[in-house]
Amino acid sequence: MRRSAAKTAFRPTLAEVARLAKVSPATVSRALNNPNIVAEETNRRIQEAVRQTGYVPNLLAGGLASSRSRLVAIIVPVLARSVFNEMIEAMTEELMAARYQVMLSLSGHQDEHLPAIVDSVLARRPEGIILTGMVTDPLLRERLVSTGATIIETRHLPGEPIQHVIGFSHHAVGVAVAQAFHELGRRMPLIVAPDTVRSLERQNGFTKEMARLGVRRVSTITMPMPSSVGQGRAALAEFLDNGGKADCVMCGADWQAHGVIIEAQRRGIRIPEDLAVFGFGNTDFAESMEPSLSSVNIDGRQIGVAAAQILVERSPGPPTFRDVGFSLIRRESA
Amino acid sequence: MRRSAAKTAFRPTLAEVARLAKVSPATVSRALNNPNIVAEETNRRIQEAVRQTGYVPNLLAGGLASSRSRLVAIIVPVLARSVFNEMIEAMTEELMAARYQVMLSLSGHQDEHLPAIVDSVLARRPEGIILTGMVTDPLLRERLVSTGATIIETRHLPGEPIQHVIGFSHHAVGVAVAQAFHELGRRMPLIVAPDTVRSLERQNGFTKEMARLGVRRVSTITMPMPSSVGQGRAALAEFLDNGGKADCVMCGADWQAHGVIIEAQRRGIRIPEDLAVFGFGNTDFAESMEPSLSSVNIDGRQIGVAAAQILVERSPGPPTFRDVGFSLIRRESA
DNA sequence: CTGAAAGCGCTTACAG
DNA sequence: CTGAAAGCGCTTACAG
Repeated sequence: MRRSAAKTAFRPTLAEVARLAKVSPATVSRALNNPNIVAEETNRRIQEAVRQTGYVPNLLAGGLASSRSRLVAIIVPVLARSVFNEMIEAMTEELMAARYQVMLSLSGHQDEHLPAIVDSVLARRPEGIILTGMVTDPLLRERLVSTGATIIETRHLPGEPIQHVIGFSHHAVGVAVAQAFHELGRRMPLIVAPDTVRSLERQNGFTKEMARLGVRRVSTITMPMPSSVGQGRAALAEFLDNGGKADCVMCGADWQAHGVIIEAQRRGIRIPEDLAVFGFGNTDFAESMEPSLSSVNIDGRQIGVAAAQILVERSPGPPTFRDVGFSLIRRESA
Repeated sequence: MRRSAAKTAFRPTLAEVARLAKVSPATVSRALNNPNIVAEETNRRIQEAVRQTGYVPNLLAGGLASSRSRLVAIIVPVLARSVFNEMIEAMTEELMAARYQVMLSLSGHQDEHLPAIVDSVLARRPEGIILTGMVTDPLLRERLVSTGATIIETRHLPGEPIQHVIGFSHHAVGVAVAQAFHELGRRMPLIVAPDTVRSLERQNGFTKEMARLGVRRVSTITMPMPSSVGQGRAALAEFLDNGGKADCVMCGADWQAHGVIIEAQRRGIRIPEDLAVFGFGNTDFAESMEPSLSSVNIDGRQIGVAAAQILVERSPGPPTFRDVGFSLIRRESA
């Protein structure tokens, strides 16, 4: 029993639309969700009633009744300088077209909000959950799978997938960059990178490949998230001021690479003659810099679109495990 | 009547928690939402039952029953290179602490998805809607207010607010930058800016103030959204190649300013001696550039926190209209 | 401090 | 193609 507390705003319900259109609520529901099973003339009357009342369906009620929330959650660490934006925007467009809504949740630079985020996300009963980080806590993993939501891990290739995967190998990225530097004749490599799991995978790939090619010594400067231009400058400055020597540097992000180049230029170090530089992410400014920045490109749109497809099609069968790869974009800096 | 279609995932309900804890569903609801009105020992039993079952409340049902969705929608054009990220992150943190969830919606570079977005947002019955763009269509405005949700327009000072406003005057920004250039003795101003309503307000302020100071001629290069480094380069190149002359340039975004500086440097134009440059947004790379970039700083965190407060407090009374101002950050470029 | 019961606004299996 | 009715999983006014 409830009292209709001072109704601030009049919100027409489906029942009122039905009354106006002189049909049952059930028929209005059908007309809205599946118009082709409703008679032409009935559809018309209902459309008119919707227009007149300004009716907006209540998806809290709809989702509860149908067990279809039409909601997809995307969990990313942060927005600023995020490498995920392209994927998010592509996925959002695809899902909007299929009448889904995406709910973006921020888990924090170190995923520090993840447990709280997962609970608040699950409370909305999303049909899909897109993960951009690694979920290692077994309790959280279990909570996620028990949901019944479609889980998609993106932008890496986990050893033990939760369910679907659309990503690429960070290890392979490191290998490819090492090879590129080696072909340029570089033998004194430096790594400037954040202390994230994925960056470490790239570093491992890089270091192992360098070793295989006969270069046993790799210098590394690790920086805390978030990566920034200033951080790249600081990293190179610290390295050089301590007597470090390098003829090539793999950065964990284009931002850092940008900073490395600025700092090098200030010191009269020529790019790429004295120092070859590779970024990561192929951020839009990479091609506009002077010198332009070589970087690793990930097709975020492709990942976003593929993820959306999995969600919309809801096809049964075994989970997807898809490596979308990456490409080295060679420009002036390496 | 419904058949429980092949239940893929077991989702415990509040009723099952109640059974386990040997209390009524009503009491579980109270323990979860308002624990201090429930007996200590009862709370304990319920907590234990929640733990055992892995219960996660269904906010679709909760929101429907209580007419409190605990949802706040933020509508932004796009994510990439967005000047809103700081505000979004601050607001998200504040709202999370108050048990709200934010749902981020993308309206597109030209707000082209806005009508569709508004409907899908309203369907979730958010308690608040944060607008970052202008809503001029009277029908959309009406739809928004009729909702009963708290509406907050941010980052500008509209002449006819929908409801609450937390922003600053773009016109005043233009005036301030004009004054800064004028004090530096610059008399041949150039504007490189996107074709957005807000950028136009800054341009108007700039142009009027310049005229007041005796400088009647202002060159303008207008670029389509989104702003980028490459765009800034292209704009300056086009201007100079067509014989344009300028000794200072106000840019619509730090990205563009960055590009302007790169292009100028490539042509041997000294910054700031030959060309003073002002950006907008005080993006994090501004201080790390060489030369460092002067820019206009907006305190996004402050806007985000203030908006969250309005939503959480839900205090009645007249709507807020708050000018948070801005500040010119003077660095090497101007 | 707690319970029984009505109701939130939809959807859908069933029966025509 | 359409309607009557049950049910989705909660909350809350009412009554103790």
